[in-house]
Amino acid sequence: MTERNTKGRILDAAERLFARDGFHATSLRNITREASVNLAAVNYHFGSKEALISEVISRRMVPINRMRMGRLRAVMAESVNQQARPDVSEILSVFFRPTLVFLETSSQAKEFVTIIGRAMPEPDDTVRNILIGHLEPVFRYLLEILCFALPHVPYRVLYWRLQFALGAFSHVMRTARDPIFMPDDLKPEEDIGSIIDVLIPFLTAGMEEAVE
Amino acid sequence: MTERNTKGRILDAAERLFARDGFHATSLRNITREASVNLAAVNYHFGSKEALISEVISRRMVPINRMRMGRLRAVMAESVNQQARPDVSEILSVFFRPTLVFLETSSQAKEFVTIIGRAMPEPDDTVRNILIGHLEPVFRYLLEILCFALPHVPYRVLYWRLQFALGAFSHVMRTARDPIFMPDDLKPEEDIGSIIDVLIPFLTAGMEEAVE
DNA sequence: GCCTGTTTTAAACATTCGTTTAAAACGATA
DNA sequence: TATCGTTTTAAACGAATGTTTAAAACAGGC
Repeated sequence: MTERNTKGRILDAAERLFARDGFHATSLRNITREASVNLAAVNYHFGSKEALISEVISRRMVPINRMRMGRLRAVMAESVNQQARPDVSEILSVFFRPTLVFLETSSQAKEFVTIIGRAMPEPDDTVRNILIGHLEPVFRYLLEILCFALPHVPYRVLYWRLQFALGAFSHVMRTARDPIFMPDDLKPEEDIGSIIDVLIPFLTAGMEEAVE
Repeated sequence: MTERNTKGRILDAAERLFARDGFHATSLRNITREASVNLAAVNYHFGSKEALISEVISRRMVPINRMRMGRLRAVMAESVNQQARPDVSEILSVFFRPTLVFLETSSQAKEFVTIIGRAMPEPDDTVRNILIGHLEPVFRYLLEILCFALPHVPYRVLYWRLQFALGAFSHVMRTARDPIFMPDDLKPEEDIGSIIDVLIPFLTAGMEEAVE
Protein backbone atom coordinates (compact mmCIF):
# COMPACT_ATOMS: atom_id res chain seq x y z
CA MET A 1 0.00 0.00 0.00
CA THR A 2 2.08 2.87 1.27
CA GLU A 3 5.70 2.96 0.13
CA ARG A 4 8.19 1.38 2.50
CA ASN A 5 11.24 3.62 2.02
CA THR A 6 11.56 7.31 2.75
CA LYS A 7 12.07 8.43 -0.84
CA GLY A 8 9.01 6.61 -2.08
CA ARG A 9 6.85 7.84 0.77
CA ILE A 10 7.84 11.40 0.00
CA LEU A 11 7.05 10.97 -3.69
CA ASP A 12 3.60 9.57 -2.96
CA ALA A 13 2.74 12.20 -0.38
CA ALA A 14 3.98 14.97 -2.65
CA GLU A 15 1.98 13.65 -5.57
CA ARG A 16 -1.16 13.57 -3.47
CA LEU A 17 -0.71 17.05 -2.02
CA PHE A 18 0.49 18.70 -5.24
CA ALA A 19 -2.65 17.38 -6.90
CA ARG A 20 -4.91 18.62 -4.13
CA ASP A 21 -3.40 22.01 -3.35
CA GLY A 22 -1.02 22.88 -6.18
CA PHE A 23 2.75 23.04 -6.23
CA HIS A 24 3.28 26.32 -4.48
CA ALA A 25 0.67 25.99 -1.75
CA THR A 26 2.13 22.65 -0.73
CA SER A 27 5.02 23.19 1.68
CA LEU A 28 7.78 20.76 2.46
CA ARG A 29 6.44 20.65 5.98
CA ASN A 30 3.05 19.48 4.71
CA ILE A 31 4.68 16.83 2.54
CA THR A 32 7.01 15.46 5.19
CA ARG A 33 4.23 15.37 7.77
CA GLU A 34 1.98 13.48 5.35
CA ALA A 35 4.82 11.08 4.58
CA SER A 36 5.77 10.72 8.26
CA VAL A 37 9.38 11.62 7.58
CA ASN A 38 11.66 14.37 8.81
CA LEU A 39 11.52 17.80 7.21
CA ALA A 40 15.13 17.62 6.05
CA ALA A 41 14.53 14.36 4.21
CA VAL A 42 13.38 16.14 1.06
CA ASN A 43 16.55 18.15 0.73
CA TYR A 44 18.64 15.14 1.65
CA HIS A 45 17.10 12.76 -0.88
CA PHE A 46 16.14 15.15 -3.67
CA GLY A 47 18.25 18.26 -3.14
CA SER A 48 15.47 20.83 -3.38
CA LYS A 49 11.73 21.24 -3.64
CA GLU A 50 12.06 21.93 -7.35
CA ALA A 51 13.94 18.66 -7.85
CA LEU A 52 11.18 16.86 -5.97
CA ILE A 53 8.55 18.38 -8.24
CA SER A 54 10.61 17.31 -11.22
CA GLU A 55 10.84 13.76 -9.91
CA VAL A 56 7.11 13.56 -9.13
CA ILE A 57 6.36 14.53 -12.71
CA SER A 58 9.09 12.48 -14.35
CA ARG A 59 8.44 9.13 -12.75
CA ARG A 60 5.05 8.91 -14.43
CA MET A 61 5.60 11.18 -17.41
CA VAL A 62 8.55 9.26 -18.82
CA PRO A 63 6.73 5.92 -19.23
CA ILE A 64 3.60 7.69 -20.43
CA ASN A 65 5.51 9.52 -23.13
CA ARG A 66 7.44 6.41 -24.11
CA MET A 67 4.11 4.71 -24.65
CA ARG A 68 2.81 7.68 -26.61
CA MET A 69 5.79 7.83 -28.92
CA GLY A 70 5.71 4.10 -29.54
CA ARG A 71 2.04 4.10 -30.47
CA LEU A 72 2.35 7.22 -32.57
CA ARG A 73 5.15 5.61 -34.53
CA ALA A 74 2.98 2.53 -35.01
CA VAL A 75 0.12 4.65 -36.32
CA MET A 76 2.49 6.40 -38.68
CA ALA A 77 4.05 3.14 -39.88
CA GLU A 78 0.68 1.57 -40.55
CA SER A 79 -0.34 4.63 -42.49
CA VAL A 80 2.73 4.37 -44.70
CA ASN A 81 2.22 0.65 -45.19
CA GLN A 82 -1.40 1.00 -46.22
CA GLN A 83 -0.76 4.21 -48.13
CA ALA A 84 -3.68 5.80 -46.29
CA ARG A 85 -3.90 8.90 -44.15
CA PRO A 86 -3.74 8.17 -40.44
CA ASP A 87 -7.01 8.43 -38.57
CA VAL A 88 -7.31 11.65 -36.54
CA SER A 89 -9.42 10.04 -33.87
CA GLU A 90 -6.83 7.32 -33.40
CA ILE A 91 -3.99 9.84 -33.26
CA LEU A 92 -5.69 11.75 -30.49
CA SER A 93 -6.56 8.59 -28.60
CA VAL A 94 -2.99 7.46 -28.76
CA PHE A 95 -1.91 10.76 -27.28
CA PHE A 96 -4.50 11.18 -24.55
CA ARG A 97 -5.30 7.67 -23.36
CA PRO A 98 -1.85 6.73 -22.02
CA THR A 99 -2.39 9.39 -19.37
CA LEU A 100 -4.61 6.88 -17.63
CA VAL A 101 -2.19 3.98 -17.83
CA PHE A 102 -1.39 4.03 -14.11
CA LEU A 103 -5.00 4.06 -13.05
CA GLU A 104 -5.29 0.29 -13.32
CA THR A 105 -2.15 -0.61 -11.44
CA SER A 106 -2.04 2.02 -8.69
CA SER A 107 -4.95 3.66 -6.97
CA GLN A 108 -2.49 6.29 -5.81
CA ALA A 109 -1.91 7.35 -9.41
CA LYS A 110 -5.35 8.87 -9.67
CA GLU A 111 -3.76 12.02 -8.35
CA PHE A 112 -1.32 12.26 -11.21
CA VAL A 113 -3.83 13.21 -13.87
CA THR A 114 -4.64 16.25 -11.75
CA ILE A 115 -0.95 17.08 -11.59
CA ILE A 116 -0.67 17.08 -15.38
CA GLY A 117 -3.52 19.54 -15.47
CA ARG A 118 -1.83 21.66 -12.84
CA ALA A 119 1.66 21.76 -14.33
CA MET A 120 0.57 23.03 -17.74
CA PRO A 121 -0.82 26.40 -16.54
CA GLU A 122 1.73 26.77 -13.74
CA PRO A 123 2.90 30.40 -13.53
CA ASP A 124 6.34 29.40 -12.25
CA ASP A 125 8.58 28.97 -15.29
CA THR A 126 10.87 26.41 -13.71
CA VAL A 127 7.95 24.19 -12.78
CA ARG A 128 6.13 24.54 -16.08
CA ASN A 129 9.31 23.90 -18.05
CA ILE A 130 9.64 20.52 -16.37
CA LEU A 131 6.40 19.42 -18.01
CA ILE A 132 7.13 21.23 -21.26
CA GLY A 133 10.49 19.51 -21.54
CA HIS A 134 8.79 16.12 -21.38
CA LEU A 135 6.00 17.08 -23.74
CA GLU A 136 7.86 18.92 -26.46
CA PRO A 137 9.10 16.00 -28.59
CA VAL A 138 5.70 14.33 -28.38
CA PHE A 139 3.96 17.54 -29.38
CA ARG A 140 6.22 18.04 -32.39
CA TYR A 141 5.70 14.50 -33.62
CA LEU A 142 1.99 14.78 -33.01
CA LEU A 143 1.83 17.94 -35.10
CA GLU A 144 3.81 16.25 -37.84
CA ILE A 145 1.43 13.31 -38.00
CA LEU A 146 -1.59 15.61 -38.01
CA CYS A 147 -0.11 17.35 -41.03
CA PHE A 148 -0.11 13.99 -42.81
CA ALA A 149 -3.61 13.21 -41.68
CA LEU A 150 -5.07 16.59 -42.59
CA PRO A 151 -3.08 17.98 -45.53
CA HIS A 152 -5.83 20.41 -46.46
CA VAL A 153 -5.67 22.20 -43.09
CA PRO A 154 -2.98 24.90 -42.99
CA TYR A 155 0.01 24.23 -40.75
CA ARG A 156 -0.61 27.33 -38.66
CA VAL A 157 -4.23 26.35 -38.06
CA LEU A 158 -3.23 22.83 -37.07
CA TYR A 159 -0.76 24.22 -34.57
CA TRP A 160 -3.42 26.28 -32.87
CA ARG A 161 -5.97 23.49 -32.98
CA LEU A 162 -3.47 21.26 -31.22
CA GLN A 163 -3.03 23.99 -28.61
CA PHE A 164 -6.82 24.06 -28.15
CA ALA A 165 -6.73 20.31 -27.64
CA LEU A 166 -3.99 20.63 -25.02
CA GLY A 167 -5.93 23.35 -23.25
CA ALA A 168 -9.16 21.39 -23.19
CA PHE A 169 -7.35 18.30 -21.98
CA SER A 170 -5.40 19.95 -19.19
CA HIS A 171 -8.44 21.89 -18.01
CA VAL A 172 -10.50 18.77 -17.77
CA MET A 173 -7.78 16.68 -16.14
CA ARG A 174 -7.38 19.38 -13.54
CA THR A 175 -11.05 19.84 -12.74
CA ALA A 176 -12.46 16.36 -13.32
CA ARG A 177 -12.49 15.47 -9.63
CA ASP A 178 -14.22 18.72 -8.69
CA PRO A 179 -15.88 20.17 -11.80
CA ILE A 180 -16.81 23.82 -11.92
CA PHE A 181 -20.28 25.08 -12.87
CA MET A 182 -21.64 21.55 -12.51
CA PRO A 183 -25.47 21.78 -12.67
CA ASP A 184 -27.37 20.10 -9.89
CA ASP A 185 -28.86 17.49 -12.18
CA LEU A 186 -25.42 16.28 -13.31
CA LYS A 187 -22.88 14.48 -11.19
CA PRO A 188 -19.11 14.24 -11.61
CA GLU A 189 -17.90 11.36 -13.73
CA GLU A 190 -16.72 8.48 -11.63
CA ASP A 191 -13.83 7.67 -13.93
CA ILE A 192 -11.81 9.99 -16.09
CA GLY A 193 -11.78 7.62 -19.02
CA SER A 194 -15.41 8.37 -19.72
CA ILE A 195 -14.59 12.07 -20.00
CA ILE A 196 -11.88 11.27 -22.52
CA ASP A 197 -14.48 9.27 -24.42
CA VAL A 198 -16.39 12.51 -24.80
CA LEU A 199 -13.26 14.55 -25.47
CA ILE A 200 -11.87 12.54 -28.39
CA PRO A 201 -14.86 12.93 -30.78
CA PHE A 202 -15.11 16.60 -29.84
CA LEU A 203 -11.48 17.28 -30.70
CA THR A 204 -11.57 15.08 -33.78
CA ALA A 205 -14.45 17.06 -35.24
CA GLY A 206 -12.65 20.30 -34.54
CA MET A 207 -9.41 19.07 -36.06
CA GLU A 208 -11.07 17.82 -39.22
CA GLU A 209 -13.19 20.91 -39.76
CA ALA A 210 -12.48 22.37 -43.20
CA VAL A 211 -10.87 25.79 -43.38
CA GLU A 212 -12.57 28.05 -45.84
CA MET B 1 -1.23 57.21 -20.34
CA THR B 2 -0.54 56.08 -16.81
CA GLU B 3 -3.30 56.57 -14.25
CA ARG B 4 -3.10 59.74 -12.20
CA ASN B 5 -4.44 58.60 -8.83
CA THR B 6 -2.97 56.02 -6.49
CA LYS B 7 -5.80 53.53 -6.72
CA GLY B 8 -5.76 53.49 -10.51
CA ARG B 9 -2.00 53.20 -10.67
CA ILE B 10 -2.09 50.20 -8.34
CA LEU B 11 -4.79 48.53 -10.43
CA ASP B 12 -2.83 48.99 -13.63
CA ALA B 13 0.45 47.84 -12.16
CA ALA B 14 -1.21 44.84 -10.54
CA GLU B 15 -2.93 43.88 -13.78
CA ARG B 16 0.37 44.03 -15.63
CA LEU B 17 2.32 42.02 -13.07
CA PHE B 18 -0.42 39.47 -12.36
CA ALA B 19 -0.53 38.78 -16.09
CA ARG B 20 3.23 38.46 -16.37
CA ASP B 21 4.08 36.51 -13.21
CA GLY B 22 0.82 35.14 -11.82
CA PHE B 23 -1.11 36.11 -8.72
CA HIS B 24 0.99 34.43 -6.10
CA ALA B 25 4.43 35.25 -7.46
CA THR B 26 3.52 38.94 -7.60
CA SER B 27 4.14 40.53 -4.22
CA LEU B 28 2.62 43.74 -2.94
CA ARG B 29 6.15 45.12 -2.91
CA ASN B 30 6.51 44.45 -6.61
CA ILE B 31 3.17 46.05 -7.34
CA THR B 32 3.70 49.18 -5.27
CA ARG B 33 7.19 49.66 -6.67
CA GLU B 34 5.86 49.33 -10.22
CA ALA B 35 3.09 51.79 -9.40
CA SER B 36 5.44 54.18 -7.60
CA VAL B 37 3.32 54.21 -4.47
CA ASN B 38 3.92 53.24 -0.88
CA LEU B 39 3.69 49.61 0.18
CA ALA B 40 0.85 50.30 2.60
CA ALA B 41 -1.27 51.87 -0.13
CA VAL B 42 -2.72 48.54 -1.23
CA ASN B 43 -4.04 47.70 2.23
CA TYR B 44 -5.24 51.25 2.71
CA HIS B 45 -7.18 51.49 -0.56
CA PHE B 46 -8.25 47.88 -1.07
CA GLY B 47 -7.99 46.26 2.34
CA SER B 48 -6.01 43.19 1.32
CA LYS B 49 -4.18 41.58 -1.56
CA GLU B 50 -7.14 39.31 -2.17
CA ALA B 51 -9.46 42.29 -2.46
CA LEU B 52 -7.04 43.85 -4.94
CA ILE B 53 -7.08 40.69 -7.06
CA SER B 54 -10.85 40.74 -6.93
CA GLU B 55 -10.95 44.36 -8.06
CA VAL B 56 -8.47 43.77 -10.89
CA ILE B 57 -10.67 41.00 -12.20
CA SER B 58 -14.01 42.70 -11.58
CA ARG B 59 -13.37 46.04 -13.21
CA ARG B 60 -13.05 44.36 -16.60
CA MET B 61 -15.06 41.21 -16.03
CA VAL B 62 -18.27 43.00 -15.07
CA PRO B 63 -18.65 44.96 -18.32
CA ILE B 64 -17.50 41.98 -20.36
CA ASN B 65 -20.13 39.73 -18.81
CA ARG B 66 -22.81 42.40 -19.12
CA MET B 67 -22.04 42.51 -22.83
CA ARG B 68 -22.08 38.72 -23.04
CA MET B 69 -25.43 38.36 -21.33
CA GLY B 70 -26.99 41.08 -23.45
CA ARG B 71 -25.86 39.52 -26.69
CA LEU B 72 -26.79 36.02 -25.59
CA ARG B 73 -30.29 37.24 -24.79
CA ALA B 74 -30.46 38.85 -28.21
CA VAL B 75 -29.43 35.63 -29.90
CA MET B 76 -32.04 33.74 -27.91
CA ALA B 77 -34.75 36.31 -28.66
CA GLU B 78 -34.04 36.24 -32.37
CA SER B 79 -34.16 32.48 -32.32
CA VAL B 80 -37.59 32.54 -30.71
CA ASN B 81 -38.82 35.20 -33.13
CA GLN B 82 -37.69 33.30 -36.20
CA GLN B 83 -38.62 29.92 -34.72
CA ALA B 84 -35.16 28.64 -35.67
CA ARG B 85 -32.43 27.10 -33.64
CA PRO B 86 -29.72 29.55 -32.61
CA ASP B 87 -26.47 29.29 -34.50
CA VAL B 88 -23.74 27.57 -32.49
CA SER B 89 -20.97 29.57 -34.09
CA GLU B 90 -22.74 32.79 -33.19
CA ILE B 91 -23.33 31.66 -29.63
CA LEU B 92 -19.66 30.92 -29.15
CA SER B 93 -18.63 34.19 -30.78
CA VAL B 94 -20.93 36.11 -28.51
CA PHE B 95 -19.31 34.46 -25.52
CA PHE B 96 -15.66 34.69 -26.49
CA ARG B 97 -15.31 37.89 -28.47
CA PRO B 98 -16.29 40.37 -25.74
CA THR B 99 -13.08 39.35 -23.97
CA LEU B 100 -11.29 41.58 -26.43
CA VAL B 101 -13.55 44.58 -25.97
CA PHE B 102 -10.94 46.60 -24.08
CA LEU B 103 -8.21 46.01 -26.61
CA GLU B 104 -9.40 48.87 -28.81
CA THR B 105 -9.74 51.48 -26.09
CA SER B 106 -6.80 50.70 -23.81
CA SER B 107 -3.44 49.28 -24.75
CA GLN B 108 -2.99 48.47 -21.07
CA ALA B 109 -5.89 46.04 -21.30
CA LYS B 110 -3.89 43.62 -23.41
CA GLU B 111 -2.71 42.16 -20.12
CA PHE B 112 -6.20 41.29 -19.00
CA VAL B 113 -6.78 38.46 -21.43
CA THR B 114 -3.76 36.77 -19.88
CA ILE B 115 -5.29 37.28 -16.45
CA ILE B 116 -8.48 35.52 -17.47
CA GLY B 117 -6.36 32.62 -18.60
CA ARG B 118 -4.49 32.66 -15.30
CA ALA B 119 -7.45 32.89 -12.94
CA MET B 120 -9.27 29.85 -14.33
CA PRO B 121 -6.59 27.26 -13.38
CA GLU B 122 -5.52 29.09 -10.22
CA PRO B 123 -4.87 26.58 -7.42
CA ASP B 124 -5.92 29.05 -4.72
CA ASP B 125 -9.64 28.58 -4.14
CA THR B 126 -10.30 32.13 -3.04
CA VAL B 127 -8.71 33.54 -6.19
CA ARG B 128 -10.33 31.08 -8.56
CA ASN B 129 -13.72 31.59 -6.98
CA ILE B 130 -13.55 35.28 -7.82
CA LEU B 131 -13.55 34.42 -11.51
CA ILE B 132 -16.00 31.55 -11.11
CA GLY B 133 -18.45 33.82 -9.36
CA HIS B 134 -18.46 36.17 -12.32
CA LEU B 135 -18.64 33.40 -14.89
CA GLU B 136 -21.24 31.11 -13.37
CA PRO B 137 -24.45 32.83 -14.52
CA VAL B 138 -23.04 33.28 -18.01
CA PHE B 139 -21.98 29.64 -18.16
CA ARG B 140 -25.42 28.42 -17.08
CA TYR B 141 -27.20 30.57 -19.65
CA LEU B 142 -24.71 29.52 -22.31
CA LEU B 143 -25.38 25.86 -21.56
CA GLU B 144 -29.11 26.49 -21.71
CA ILE B 145 -28.90 28.10 -25.14
CA LEU B 146 -26.67 25.32 -26.42
CA CYS B 147 -29.34 22.86 -25.38
CA PHE B 148 -31.77 24.73 -27.62
CA ALA B 149 -29.31 24.88 -30.46
CA LEU B 150 -28.27 21.23 -30.25
CA PRO B 151 -31.25 19.25 -28.95
CA HIS B 152 -29.88 15.97 -30.26
CA VAL B 153 -26.72 16.21 -28.13
CA PRO B 154 -27.20 14.86 -24.61
CA TYR B 155 -27.13 17.37 -21.80
CA ARG B 156 -24.20 15.70 -20.07
CA VAL B 157 -22.16 15.72 -23.27
CA LEU B 158 -22.93 19.38 -23.87
CA TYR B 159 -21.76 20.21 -20.37
CA TRP B 160 -18.41 18.57 -20.94
CA ARG B 161 -18.03 20.05 -24.40
CA LEU B 162 -18.55 23.45 -22.91
CA GLN B 163 -15.87 22.64 -20.35
CA PHE B 164 -13.55 21.68 -23.20
CA ALA B 165 -14.28 25.04 -24.81
CA LEU B 166 -13.48 26.87 -21.58
CA GLY B 167 -10.25 24.95 -21.22
CA ALA B 168 -9.14 25.62 -24.77
CA PHE B 169 -10.01 29.27 -24.42
CA SER B 170 -8.27 29.88 -21.12
CA HIS B 171 -5.18 27.97 -22.20
CA VAL B 172 -4.86 30.01 -25.34
CA MET B 173 -5.56 33.33 -23.64
CA ARG B 174 -2.86 32.55 -21.11
CA THR B 175 -0.20 31.47 -23.59
CA ALA B 176 -0.98 33.61 -26.62
CA ARG B 177 1.75 36.14 -25.87
CA ASP B 178 4.36 33.43 -25.36
CA PRO B 179 3.13 30.23 -27.02
CA ILE B 180 4.60 26.89 -26.01
CA PHE B 181 5.98 24.36 -28.50
CA MET B 182 5.91 27.03 -31.21
CA PRO B 183 7.80 25.63 -34.23
CA ASP B 184 10.52 27.82 -35.66
CA ASP B 185 8.66 28.37 -38.91
CA LEU B 186 5.64 29.83 -37.12
CA LYS B 187 5.51 33.10 -35.27
CA PRO B 188 3.16 34.21 -32.47
CA GLU B 189 -0.03 35.89 -33.61
CA GLU B 190 0.21 39.62 -33.37
CA ASP B 191 -3.38 40.01 -32.21
CA ILE B 192 -5.45 37.65 -30.16
CA GLY B 193 -8.53 38.17 -32.30
CA SER B 194 -7.01 36.10 -35.08
CA ILE B 195 -6.55 33.19 -32.69
CA ILE B 196 -10.20 33.41 -31.72
CA ASP B 197 -11.00 33.33 -35.43
CA VAL B 198 -9.36 29.92 -35.49
CA LEU B 199 -10.91 28.86 -32.20
CA ILE B 200 -14.56 29.48 -33.04
CA PRO B 201 -14.85 27.10 -36.03
CA PHE B 202 -12.87 24.48 -34.13
CA LEU B 203 -15.22 24.61 -31.15
CA THR B 204 -18.31 24.85 -33.33
CA ALA B 205 -17.43 21.66 -35.16
CA GLY B 206 -16.81 19.88 -31.86
CA MET B 207 -20.07 21.12 -30.38
CA GLU B 208 -22.14 20.08 -33.37
CA GLU B 209 -20.58 16.64 -33.74
CA ALA B 210 -23.25 13.98 -33.58
CA VAL B 211 -23.21 11.57 -30.66
CA GLU B 212 -23.61 7.99 -31.75
C1' DG C 1 32.40 -5.13 19.26
C1' DC C 2 34.29 -1.58 16.74
C1' DC C 3 34.31 1.19 12.71
C1' DT C 4 32.56 3.51 8.47
C1' DG C 5 29.31 5.29 5.46
C1' DT C 6 24.43 6.29 5.20
C1' DT C 7 20.27 8.03 6.94
C1' DT C 8 17.45 10.44 10.29
C1' DT C 9 16.62 13.97 13.54
C1' DA C 10 15.87 18.50 15.98
C1' DA C 11 17.12 22.99 15.72
C1' DA C 12 18.32 27.07 13.70
C1' DC C 13 18.97 30.35 9.64
C1' DA C 14 17.97 33.68 6.36
C1' DT C 15 14.31 35.49 3.41
C1' DT C 16 10.09 36.84 2.03
C1' DC C 17 5.48 37.77 2.57
C1' DG C 18 0.94 40.37 3.86
C1' DT C 19 -0.37 43.33 7.25
C1' DT C 20 -0.36 46.88 10.89
C1' DT C 21 1.04 51.08 13.19
C1' DA C 22 1.74 55.74 14.21
C1' DA C 23 3.50 59.78 12.64
C1' DA C 24 3.96 62.98 8.78
C1' DA C 25 2.17 65.34 4.73
C1' DC C 26 -1.54 66.93 2.24
C1' DG C 27 -5.92 69.47 0.86
C1' DA C 28 -10.09 71.47 1.13
C1' DT C 29 -13.00 74.39 3.99
C1' DA C 30 -14.15 77.91 7.06
C1' DT D 1 -4.36 81.11 8.38
C1' DA D 2 -6.04 77.41 11.26
C1' DT D 3 -8.43 73.04 11.26
C1' DC D 4 -10.00 68.52 10.24
C1' DG D 5 -10.51 64.51 7.49
C1' DT D 6 -7.86 62.01 4.03
C1' DT D 7 -3.85 60.15 2.20
C1' DT D 8 1.01 58.94 2.27
C1' DT D 9 5.07 57.40 4.46
C1' DA D 10 8.77 54.67 6.93
C1' DA D 11 9.21 51.20 10.03
C1' DA D 12 8.17 47.24 12.32
C1' DC D 13 5.52 42.78 13.25
C1' DG D 14 4.40 38.02 13.08
C1' DA D 15 4.10 34.15 10.41
C1' DA D 16 5.60 30.94 6.95
C1' DT D 17 8.86 29.17 3.69
C1' DG D 18 13.07 26.46 1.68
C1' DT D 19 17.39 25.31 3.18
C1' DT D 20 21.39 24.18 6.12
C1' DT D 21 23.79 22.33 10.09
C1' DA D 22 25.64 19.25 13.28
C1' DA D 23 24.69 15.72 16.17
C1' DA D 24 22.35 11.29 16.81
C1' DA D 25 20.80 6.82 15.12
C1' DC D 26 21.35 3.17 12.19
C1' DA D 27 23.30 -0.74 9.24
C1' DG D 28 26.66 -3.74 7.46
C1' DG D 29 31.48 -5.59 7.07
C1' DC D 30 35.60 -6.79 9.27
